[in-house]
Amino acid sequence: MSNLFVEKLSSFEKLSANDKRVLSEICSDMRVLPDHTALIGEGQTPECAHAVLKGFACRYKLLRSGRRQIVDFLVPGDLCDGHALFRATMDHGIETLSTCQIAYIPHHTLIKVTDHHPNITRALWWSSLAQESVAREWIANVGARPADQRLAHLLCELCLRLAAVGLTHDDCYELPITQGEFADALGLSSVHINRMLQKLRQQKLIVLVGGVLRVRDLKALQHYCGFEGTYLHLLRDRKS
Amino acid sequence: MSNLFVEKLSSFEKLSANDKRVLSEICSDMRVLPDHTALIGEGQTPECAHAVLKGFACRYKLLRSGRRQIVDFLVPGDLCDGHALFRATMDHGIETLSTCQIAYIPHHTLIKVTDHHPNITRALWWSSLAQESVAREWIANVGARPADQRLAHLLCELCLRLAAVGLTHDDCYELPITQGEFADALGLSSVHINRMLQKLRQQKLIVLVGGVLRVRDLKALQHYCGFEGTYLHLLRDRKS
DNA sequence: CGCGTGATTGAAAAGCATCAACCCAAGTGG
DNA sequence: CCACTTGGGTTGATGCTTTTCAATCACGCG
Repeated sequence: MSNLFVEKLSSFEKLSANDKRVLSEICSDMRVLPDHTALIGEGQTPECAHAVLKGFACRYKLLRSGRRQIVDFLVPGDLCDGHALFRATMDHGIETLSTCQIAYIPHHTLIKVTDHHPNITRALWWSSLAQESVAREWIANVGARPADQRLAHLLCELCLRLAAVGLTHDDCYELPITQGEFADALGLSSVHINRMLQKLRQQKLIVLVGGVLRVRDLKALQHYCGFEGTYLHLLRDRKS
Repeated sequence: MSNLFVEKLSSFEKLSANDKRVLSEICSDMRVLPDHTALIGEGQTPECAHAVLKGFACRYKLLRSGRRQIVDFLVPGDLCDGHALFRATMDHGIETLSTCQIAYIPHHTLIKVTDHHPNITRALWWSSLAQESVAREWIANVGARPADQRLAHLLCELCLRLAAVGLTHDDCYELPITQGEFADALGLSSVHINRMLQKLRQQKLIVLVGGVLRVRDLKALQHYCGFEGTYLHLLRDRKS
């Protein structure tokens, strides 16, 4: 039986039925973690890779000042650490934001699979390039957009990423993220996040109640912040 | 004859003499470009990959507001587009900052090499993971550090990256980057960059004249901004 | 009921941007 | 050889964006 991680990888690279079966099998060790649980700490060398199957998680860095910078949100289908293949030491931590279902993929299993399944290897590589691309867009978002557009841009990104794994309905999606966490992700204070959310509501762009976000007019929201989704590389946009 | 691109890759993965020879050969098409020349534009699908052998270049994104965000500096030894392997459309542009010597590596050559040389493939993948890691640190830098530390952090990063390819002497290095370009990289105005440079000079941390930066006390500069270089993944820090 | 966490609001302060000069050195053309 | 231009660096004054501090409110939960 397939899962969102497999589905997402196969959107990157055409995978055979066998490839998919192999991928599903390496996800057999699934665990449910409560919210705000550490998955991997900064400085560790993970023994296994982790894929998010349900729930939200985040990558973050702790600064000496005490500030925490969230550098990516992880949604169902995302692989937390392609690094695991190389056994690099983590330069950031990962923790759950909501209750999560996580697949634990042992390091040696991943090695074996990539040795024998070139398509899977390509898919993993491609997905890591997509993550790099997202990281670059975050630099631009945090570095160059005013607070209201910055927040809008993040909401657009999450909408498309969740839509890609079938977790939106009419531009509505569950968003188990506090204003403080948005603040940590966008380099703003939680107070300011609050005010910018109000602004977006006033402009009739979004509705956000009880952890559910409704984008009232996705095109308008995208235009509001100059969002262009190509950087997500969700479609197979390459030639040949 | 080897070049800085080959040297840098071989610091990621143990490469045989033959691997290195192959890599050198695919760099045979070298061109010298003047400063501020476009290498690849946003939206293009490059026919070949580019490696910087001499000089400085940058990745950048143009925003609708007219602002330009530089999302990475490229120094000798850096590969501009691992993406080329997958023929993804570029979501950012690349242009030279100073006069550069660039190796043009045709797409099909790269494919052929990675098909036959697993170590080179691993080195390329590793280098792309390192770039991802740098991008994440930039998010934290732009999102969470005050202007003076932000600038100091970038200067530390460049110092280590250049040292890794032998382009520093006693923490001195050539820095052909204008204050306006620093501003575009750090999400600040050029006026403010100017004042922060003065501040770092006053604190006796740096000397910057005529495009040459001298870090007077690297440890002190690193401590000033909370710099920790592990994210650069310049040493082979993985286990096994 | 009391407690804690997150959301909300207002007022004051800080950090940084913007605007507008001005300087300086290196071209460039007459 | 000089007048002119141009790009980058420098400086001061002003104002906006965002932060910080502080207080209050709403809610779920022991």
